[in-house]
Amino acid sequence: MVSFSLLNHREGDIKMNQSVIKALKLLDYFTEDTPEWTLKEIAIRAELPKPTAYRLLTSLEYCGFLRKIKQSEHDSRYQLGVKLLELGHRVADQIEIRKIAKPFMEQLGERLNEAIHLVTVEGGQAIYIDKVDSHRALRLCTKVGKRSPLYSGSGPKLLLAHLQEDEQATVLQTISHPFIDSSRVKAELKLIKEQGFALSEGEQDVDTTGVSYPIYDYQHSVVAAIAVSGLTSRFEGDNLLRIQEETRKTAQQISSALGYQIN
Amino acid sequence: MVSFSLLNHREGDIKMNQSVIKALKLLDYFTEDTPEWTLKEIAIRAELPKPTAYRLLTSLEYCGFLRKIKQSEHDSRYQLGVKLLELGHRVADQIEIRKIAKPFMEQLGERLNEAIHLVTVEGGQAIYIDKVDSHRALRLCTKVGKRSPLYSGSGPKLLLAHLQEDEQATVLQTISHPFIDSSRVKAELKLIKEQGFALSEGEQDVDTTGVSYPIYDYQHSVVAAIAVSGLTSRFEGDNLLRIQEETRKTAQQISSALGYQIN
DNA sequence: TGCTTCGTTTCATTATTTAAAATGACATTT
DNA sequence: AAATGTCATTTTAAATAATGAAACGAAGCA
Repeated sequence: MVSFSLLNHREGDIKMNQSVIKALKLLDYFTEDTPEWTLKEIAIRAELPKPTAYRLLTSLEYCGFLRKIKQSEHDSRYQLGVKLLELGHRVADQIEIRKIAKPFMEQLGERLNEAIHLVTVEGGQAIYIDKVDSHRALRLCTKVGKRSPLYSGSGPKLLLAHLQEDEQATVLQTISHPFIDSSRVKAELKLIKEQGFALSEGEQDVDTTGVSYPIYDYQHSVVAAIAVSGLTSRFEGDNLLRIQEETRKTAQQISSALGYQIN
Repeated sequence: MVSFSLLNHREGDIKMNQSVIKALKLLDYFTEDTPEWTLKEIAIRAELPKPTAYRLLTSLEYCGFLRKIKQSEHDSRYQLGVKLLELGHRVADQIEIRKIAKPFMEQLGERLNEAIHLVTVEGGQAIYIDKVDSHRALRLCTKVGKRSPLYSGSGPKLLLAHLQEDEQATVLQTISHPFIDSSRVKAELKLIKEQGFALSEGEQDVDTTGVSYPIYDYQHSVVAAIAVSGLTSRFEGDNLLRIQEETRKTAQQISSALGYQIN
């Protein structure tokens, strides 16, 4: 079992500040179902003495993490504050999917010993933004930064399948390749979305096969694809099933690291 | 009704937990320009002893508010953590007007191809609670969650103009800016109320102009402002008239969706 | 009026934070 | 190869700041 956010710290650790932890944990009580709490409710729920809870809540409010709605002298409610909007947005802007995905890609690369790629969309094209090479003698050495049309290769196709319909249509219109039938492409994209992964055989390179799974962000949008590729002969039978399962898990782990939550 | 409550707490207050405040303030150092900090940098910047900063950072990391990237034994960097994404999203979900306004904002954004913002009042300040970016190369990228004084920018000014008289007076008293003449501000606020919209040129950013219209709820209270902003050169002549007309309509649509009815 | 329920404050006690100094691991310089 | 410097981390006794039982005051209820 691979846990992808290994916590280094135990709660009782001396090297932490207990007050900070107590305060931050209070924020978790403010959920979609229970967005409002009174001092008394929080104190009971968190098993803290009322004055302690009071001071923690007041501190959180002072910093904008909570909002206090005082309706009368002895009826105050707390809600999450707008400071969290600001910070949440900052995180979203700062997330560099490459950095987050890299360790997981390396792990997957060691396990499968095949080339692992991270692919995104920009300007109607697929772009390989990172890779981990396999250690095999005969190996695929794709260049990071390579651009590719969205209809060719497992990663690009997967991304195309998850584009908004209008964007997808725009891309499909640009396919001028004589051998490609756009109605068949559409059918395949539909299948890719349904089965949750994309397969390509000999599309990017002769004799190589690729398998891709989607990476989701906290908004449940597909932001990238993780692709495993190598010699077609190594992508058959039980081996293929194993590659698929490992890749699916890795994509899931990276998604979680990006804040994706299944609810 | 636009809620209005001035902050009740001073920093030195006994009724707060200093450790919590110190920790939360550290998060503010992680901006777009400086998204990464080492322990040493944070300790210097926050003027805290290294071990103290260390424990605060470790506690924040333990709760997912920070992410530690340990590259080697003596090279660790901290970034904002995905927990903030989760909490930010929870706050966003709790602001109902966002959900209602979003589709209309997107529609307006497509029509005008300029940045659209949704602005409200809290704690005597304007807060940008949502945005739709334009697709132009040169575009305004304002941050959601940003606070701004109520006398600067079309959205804030419009909200200020529609505050209750006593609240408006309180805000105007806090204006200590040497170049701002409060009697002229009052005159402008009166005009804004009369003409039904607010204009700002170069107030939030040099070279940008903003146009704002009020959003009313079922009680006929102004609950938010919708603001369109972009390069001043694009806000002139017939173009400005078109922007005003489209924005006015959108504000009207959102108001209707909130239950506002003209009798 | 008396009783209860809140949020808030008080204050003596004590547990937790504090920060100087030391440590160990690595990198760079001599 | 030894010495120096730099960093994150751990240790320590000292000091401060958090603690929580109790009390307070304001509001609602009976």
